[in-house]
Amino acid sequence: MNGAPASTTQQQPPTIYDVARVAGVSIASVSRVLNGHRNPRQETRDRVLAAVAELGFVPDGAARALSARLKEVVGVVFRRVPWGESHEGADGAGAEDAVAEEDESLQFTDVINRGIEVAAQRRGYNLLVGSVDVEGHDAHRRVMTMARKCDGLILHDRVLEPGRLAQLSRQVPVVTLAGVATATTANVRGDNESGMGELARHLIRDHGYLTIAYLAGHADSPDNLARRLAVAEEAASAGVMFVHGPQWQGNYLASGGAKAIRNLLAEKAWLPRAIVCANDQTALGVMYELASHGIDVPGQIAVTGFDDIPVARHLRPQLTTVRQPIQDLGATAFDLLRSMIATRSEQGNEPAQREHEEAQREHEEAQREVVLPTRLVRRESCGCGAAKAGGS
Amino acid sequence: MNGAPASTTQQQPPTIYDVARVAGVSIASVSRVLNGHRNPRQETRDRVLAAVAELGFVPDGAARALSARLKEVVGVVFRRVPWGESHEGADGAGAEDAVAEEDESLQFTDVINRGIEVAAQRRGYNLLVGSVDVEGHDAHRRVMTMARKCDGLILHDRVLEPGRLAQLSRQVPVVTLAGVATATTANVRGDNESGMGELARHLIRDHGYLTIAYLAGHADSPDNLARRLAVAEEAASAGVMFVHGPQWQGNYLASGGAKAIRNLLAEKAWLPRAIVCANDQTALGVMYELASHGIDVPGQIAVTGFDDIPVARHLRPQLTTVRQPIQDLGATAFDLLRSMIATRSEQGNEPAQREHEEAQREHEEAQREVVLPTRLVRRESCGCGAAKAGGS
DNA sequence: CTTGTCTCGGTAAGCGCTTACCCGACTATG
DNA sequence: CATAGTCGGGTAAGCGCTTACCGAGACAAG
Repeated sequence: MNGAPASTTQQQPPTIYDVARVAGVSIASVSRVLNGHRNPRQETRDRVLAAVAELGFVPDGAARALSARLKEVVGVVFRRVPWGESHEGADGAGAEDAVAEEDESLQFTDVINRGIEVAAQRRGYNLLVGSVDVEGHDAHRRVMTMARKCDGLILHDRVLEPGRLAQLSRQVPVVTLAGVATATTANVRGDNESGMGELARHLIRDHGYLTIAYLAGHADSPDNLARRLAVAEEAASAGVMFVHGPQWQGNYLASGGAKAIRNLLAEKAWLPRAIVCANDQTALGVMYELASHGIDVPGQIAVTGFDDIPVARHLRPQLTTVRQPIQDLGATAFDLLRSMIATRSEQGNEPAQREHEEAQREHEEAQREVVLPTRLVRRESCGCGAAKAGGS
Repeated sequence: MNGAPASTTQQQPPTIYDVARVAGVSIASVSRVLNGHRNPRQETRDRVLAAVAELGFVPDGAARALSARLKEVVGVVFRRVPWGESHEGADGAGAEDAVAEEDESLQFTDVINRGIEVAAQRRGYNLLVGSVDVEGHDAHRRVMTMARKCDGLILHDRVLEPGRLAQLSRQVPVVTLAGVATATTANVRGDNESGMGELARHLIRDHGYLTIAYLAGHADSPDNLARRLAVAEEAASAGVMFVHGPQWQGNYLASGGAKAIRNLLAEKAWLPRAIVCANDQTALGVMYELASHGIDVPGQIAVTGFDDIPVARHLRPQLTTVRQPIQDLGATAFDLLRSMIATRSEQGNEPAQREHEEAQREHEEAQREVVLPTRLVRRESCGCGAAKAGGS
């Protein structure tokens, strides 16, 4: 059937030896020209470069990594909700439910990863991405394997339990996202306190809402705790009723938000004037569920999110939320990780001669906890007028 | 400042030599136990495993790759729209425009990548992701570098020009997405003809629309051509007016769709009853622009998309589109690539003994062009009644 | 002319694994 | 009892790079 199956035959990529032979020099010279070391003579340089161009030589990553002890790859690991069924062939006809489909939990994570990737490219690094599923029984092994293919790791929220994290971070540089810095790991996060505080004040002062609920994310997430606290404090200081508790427990996913509301509605519970969600995903589920029960947002109940993921502005009503510089979060995490990697590799050198103490210091001082600013984005779901919605 | 800067000190991960020493065996035995070769004695096995556990040994990826000639990493490259400003510090206040922000071009690509990653994990592979920006002047070099860190490459639409692709694919297995198979590359895509045909027939027969425009994607994209043709043929055979031309040229992004409509509207051009967009992104921009001019969708103009990305159902009105099994597209691409990688590595062996011709055949026969089924998803934007929109 | 210094190539020793090959110990066979 | 065959462990040769080290030539100074 195939025209020429033989044509699929691959030829081995050229090695540095091939280049050396063609250029008539030793492999050391090739390496030196390519890496700009030791200032080779112009003629040598020309011959090597010509040979490289002729053969289309690009050095093998593994060999380079092994020899130079630098892979120029950073790993990023996130938590994934299981998939499976649809891939196994069944066409899951029930998947039409808007909140059952959690594909969009992609959003936040993926935008961060994009930020990491862009920053990495600037430094000639590549990104190795991996996910662990929620069960995560073998998460540790999987992360370890990835670690040995990288120079350092960036871990999204709740990928590893603290003990495992500590163990891992003893062997390889680790930066966490939306976690907390430890003795051996750095962390990058958005400014939950300030952003959520601003949002809460807006709801209380500008809209005059007297009852506010917080629909939580994962209970053990530092982000969740900080956001909840910020709302609680603003409510308390303004004498506004703060609603929370086990019924208001979500999971950062649209389905979690929808489910909480559905349960509340099912038992005919009283609902507050405003629902502050732990993140945009949750708000999305909440708005969907409220809409399908005919409850008007923001007329009857105001809803807000956190993150400002791209879909937020395409919802009806457009979602009021707190913007995090999502892509910057990723880029910052990479920059931090890279400085840790650099420190680590210097560490081996400079055996006794402690002269560069200053430069050394500079590296060590790389902050272990970086907090990026956030800000309120007022759109419609909080009750702000349709300022620019321009419907006819 | 730092409590204990010294504690950041990393210890080198253990090597196979450390394991061998602790277990009191040779490194060969360690390797054999770990890789299950040559059936080591039970006692040996136990000692090695104990040492591995004690030290927390995980083999170094680079060394393993170099020696085994298998990296267990596949690369995936996609095209990225530039970012830049916001990361450089400026807070780009004008970014509120819903269609200017192209973050969501993430969606389709990222879902595919997710599919690749999941499939890869099953085989113990990891994903190396990289992007090239639209200018793509050094795209070739970047892709080459990635290629040498991987066993094979999956390329999204329009990453490399055909000549470069051919050159690359001679050295490393390559699978393209939404492209066309060549002598040295395989390709995976959705069934554009069937899905778009079904959609067009729905608009024509079920809704009775008499004028239909096709808002195109990139002119040189095979997907775009196939989709356009499908619509054109259905229109022709039904005697329906098919509108197209340079004014109906988009770019697969929301901004492209919005801009086309804006221009059309600006010059007070006549608009058809239905606009079939090359993909969901484009439809999103079109709907946004129509809405801001007070044109009712689907009342005055019906709009449809292609892909069924997650946001599609959160739009108002919900977007009628053609569903591609996006995640499966990625998973299939990986499976295909892996079979190519396997073939390639077998190639070196079996020098003369051509006995296994059948098995060989089986591999060679791995399809070079895989087409996954698509299907119409009727929602609201085509004019179908709000069947399950369940307002109170 | 000798000697010291500097430049720039080549030689070879790894980097941490996998695996071909070898060898001793044991078992089955004549 | 001698011999072939099997089993399992050790030794060492790479995999394709980087780089420490050496040595040859050019040049300046003594």
